[in-house]
Amino acid sequence: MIKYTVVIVDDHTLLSQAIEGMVNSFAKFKVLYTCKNGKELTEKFSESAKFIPDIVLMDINMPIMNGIETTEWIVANYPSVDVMALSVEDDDNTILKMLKVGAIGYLLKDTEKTVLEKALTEIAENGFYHTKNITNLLIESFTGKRKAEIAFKERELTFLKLACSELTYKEIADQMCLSPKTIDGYRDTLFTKLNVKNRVGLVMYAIKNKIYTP
Amino acid sequence: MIKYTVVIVDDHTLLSQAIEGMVNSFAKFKVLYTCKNGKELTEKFSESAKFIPDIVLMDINMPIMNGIETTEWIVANYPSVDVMALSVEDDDNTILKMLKVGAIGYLLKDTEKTVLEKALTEIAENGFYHTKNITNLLIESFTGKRKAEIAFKERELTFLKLACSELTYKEIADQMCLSPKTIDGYRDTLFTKLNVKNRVGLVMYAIKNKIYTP
DNA sequence: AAATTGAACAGGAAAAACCCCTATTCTATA
DNA sequence: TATAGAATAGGGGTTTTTCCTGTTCAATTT
Repeated sequence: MIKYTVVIVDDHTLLSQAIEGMVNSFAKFKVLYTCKNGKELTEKFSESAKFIPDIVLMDINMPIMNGIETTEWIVANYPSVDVMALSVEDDDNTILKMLKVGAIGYLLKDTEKTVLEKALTEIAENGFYHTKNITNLLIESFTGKRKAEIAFKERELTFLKLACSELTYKEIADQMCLSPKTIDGYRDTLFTKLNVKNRVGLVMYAIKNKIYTP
Repeated sequence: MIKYTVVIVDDHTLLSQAIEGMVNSFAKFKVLYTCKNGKELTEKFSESAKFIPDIVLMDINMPIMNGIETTEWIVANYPSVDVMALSVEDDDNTILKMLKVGAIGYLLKDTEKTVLEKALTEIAENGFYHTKNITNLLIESFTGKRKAEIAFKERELTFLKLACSELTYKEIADQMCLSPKTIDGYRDTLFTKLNVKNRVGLVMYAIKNKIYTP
């Protein structure tokens, strides 16, 4: 029996090894190798064709090269490889981002072993898998019920990160080499865009959306 | 050969099942059952003596009854059971708190399968296990290099949580039925106590120390 | 009983944050 | 070429925050 090959990318060694054991216990699948981050994976892929698997199980929050970047790279360079995101806990926007860059499925932390097997099987045989949660997210996204993803400009993002520090706006202006009045502007547009009332609102948005990590 | 029995408490089903498989693959250990939170565990323990394991592998952040409460309960009622914290990512204070309430060891996310086996073996045979990181933490804690844990009054804590919202201090005063000037006082003492300069500092402190969860 | 402590409250003033509106420049695009 | 948009910044205002100093009252200590 030919087994589908799987590569696991995750910086949590324990989880990664545990999942490896799990996948290897499935009749139709076997783990080729595991990586601690996206960079390791790109190196493996580039090294030899025998390191290209059928499916990649990808964590999102990793140091060095995260899940989103890595997925983009795989989709661009090895379109035949299916990427399934496998995340411990992430917010809706991150999930959408993963799907947008080409992840073929998304598995949440609270899935059962049997669900993982089912998901892998569906991906291998039908080419897709989504949990119900994700399907709902997508539907909301397409029907526009879900608020459109907010686009940030580079400067706005820099400002937002600095707003999470104890600097005053004047000090932030200095850091960014801009007039305090420009900072005023960034702040005000962000207030409207993010629908918050004050700086605490900005900070909370930044944290919830992983723009700033405390 | 008599195997040591292990119970896993974790709300992440996948991780929990994966670790179960891993532990079962160790010659000296076998998993009795798994729980999704502390409450489930207390129920099992109380149901029958055959559900009391040698070792509990305990996650910390769980809904309903978290790792700290649960560990306290186990230590108080079943002192012969060794609790090892097994956390994906937590801050230093949480780790110390777990050890303080009686966890016998602490395993971090980036451990290897072999390390888990070594840790379980040491706990079963010697009664303790700590990773080097934790040892350092403890040393710092005892030598007082680490800043003493800050004590909060109930009102201060309520204020701190409200300060993480978009309310103005006047609105917070209303909520707490206090004069705005009293709130001024809480804020100022917290500024000194926590060594922060402004409200963003308060928010960050509250988040880092899990007083407020975004 | 007198002294001390600390929580609640408060006035005043300066600094920072917040709000709205306008204007210039540059670039992309219809 | 006209227009639209971003990025930048100024003017001038109100509100909130921050910082300092004090008072009162009740509980605790000595």
